[in-house]
Amino acid sequence: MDKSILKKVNLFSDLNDDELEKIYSHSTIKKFNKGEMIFFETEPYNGFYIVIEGSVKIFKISKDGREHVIHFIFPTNTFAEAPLFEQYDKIIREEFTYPANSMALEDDTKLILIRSDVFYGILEKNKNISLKMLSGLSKKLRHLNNHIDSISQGVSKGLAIYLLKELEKSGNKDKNIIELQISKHDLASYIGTIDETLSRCLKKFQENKVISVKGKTIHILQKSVLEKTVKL
Amino acid sequence: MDKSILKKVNLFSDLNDDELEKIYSHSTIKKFNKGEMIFFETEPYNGFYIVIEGSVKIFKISKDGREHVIHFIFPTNTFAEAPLFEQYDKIIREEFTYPANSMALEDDTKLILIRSDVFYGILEKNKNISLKMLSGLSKKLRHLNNHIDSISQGVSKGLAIYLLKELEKSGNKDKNIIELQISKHDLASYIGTIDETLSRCLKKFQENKVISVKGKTIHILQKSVLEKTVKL
DNA sequence: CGTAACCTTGATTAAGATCAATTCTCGTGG
DNA sequence: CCACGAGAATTGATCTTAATCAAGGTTACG
Repeated sequence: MDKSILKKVNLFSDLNDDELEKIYSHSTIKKFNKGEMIFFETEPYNGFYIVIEGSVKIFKISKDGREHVIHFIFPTNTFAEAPLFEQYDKIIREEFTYPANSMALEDDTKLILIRSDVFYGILEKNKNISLKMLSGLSKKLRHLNNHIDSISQGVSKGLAIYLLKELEKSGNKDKNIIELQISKHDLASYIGTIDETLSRCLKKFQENKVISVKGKTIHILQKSVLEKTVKL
Repeated sequence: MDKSILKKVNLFSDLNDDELEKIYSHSTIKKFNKGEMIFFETEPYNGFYIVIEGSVKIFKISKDGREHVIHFIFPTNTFAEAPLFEQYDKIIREEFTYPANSMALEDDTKLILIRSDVFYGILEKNKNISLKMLSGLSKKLRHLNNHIDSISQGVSKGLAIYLLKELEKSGNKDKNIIELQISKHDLASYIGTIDETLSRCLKKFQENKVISVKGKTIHILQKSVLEKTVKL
């Protein structure tokens, strides 16, 4: 793996080459194929991950096997870093578990595992990493706030919110085209519904000429209607 | 107000008397009556709050006026601290908004407002405040993860989860009695439903002798049934 | 007491989940 | 290059849950 990827990780942007080297030499690269579990929420916590290539979903599973996706994670972003700061002593003794499940969404998904003890070592000498961590956690909190809000307001609304946010993120804002980064199944789970209902909802939007869907490519034909849907 | 309350705030537990004094002298005590808004999510962010007395709810409002409670906050806990770490420059210029709305739930709710600039001053000299902050945010993240999971699984389940968690928190674990800290309206909103549905759900549990409800007092008669409900 | 806020109840409606088939898509091997 | 098959996506019919609408009851407190 190219070591320089570490420099692109926002968390580590203030570190010098020695420190990066230290992280690099103490961490493990892990590869996963599509559908492979990275960790279960029942499993002892031993560190957090950085996505290098591919993508990952973080989700909960209810006892009946239904899954609820909480986050999607893409390259240079971290996940499962929050537990580091709860119950230090338990973490060290590996008596703490991961807060949710995670699965690779693509073949050849590459991750770096940063073990807790390695990270604590780095943190001690670089107090301002904690500021970056705070910033990262804050963003996740804000995201979850919004997510809670959106899933509790119906499928159409949740879908409209998702589409508009994706459009926002994609460079093609003018072209009004978005390319889904995830499967429709995962999208359904993310907006709090099931495959069939998502399918029907997409169909409804298409019938009203709001969007047009071809595989993972979605044209936004009437952004204004989506915006109106969001505002109910 | 008794200054010593600041010592009970976990965030400040490492500070010396000078620093506490500094915070105290630079912060504002605010009082609210039940139902009064503390801030709106449209409002410029100028600092975070500590609950001294009373209680507070954090919630989102959809355009049709429906509210969704995200958190309840009780004495010695902080709220709205996450934005401090997003976009420092914007915060300073007060170009950032609060992430949600907040309202006092009781008469004579007393809060301390810690202004952003005051806090940045303290933070600079006390790097390990940031570790406490991280710990606080991590807990909130974990809480939201669980909350998302529970609200997307039906009212009975959400209610069962809430009741069990309250039982866990209350000292009376053996007596199997819980005293609701919040109104039924807020509880309904918190578990993602409306008053009528919550009422019916409570009734259903009572008919099955799982609980008995008298005002805000709830006896848990068959904890095992609640646990089974959670596991579906 | 009286009134307002809070809570409960019943009847109805709407949204979405479930179940059961198909159809579509795409990678693989013949 | 085509045929096959598995996984993904769609469709229809039905069922369940919870939201809505509209009254009533209760409770707390001045």
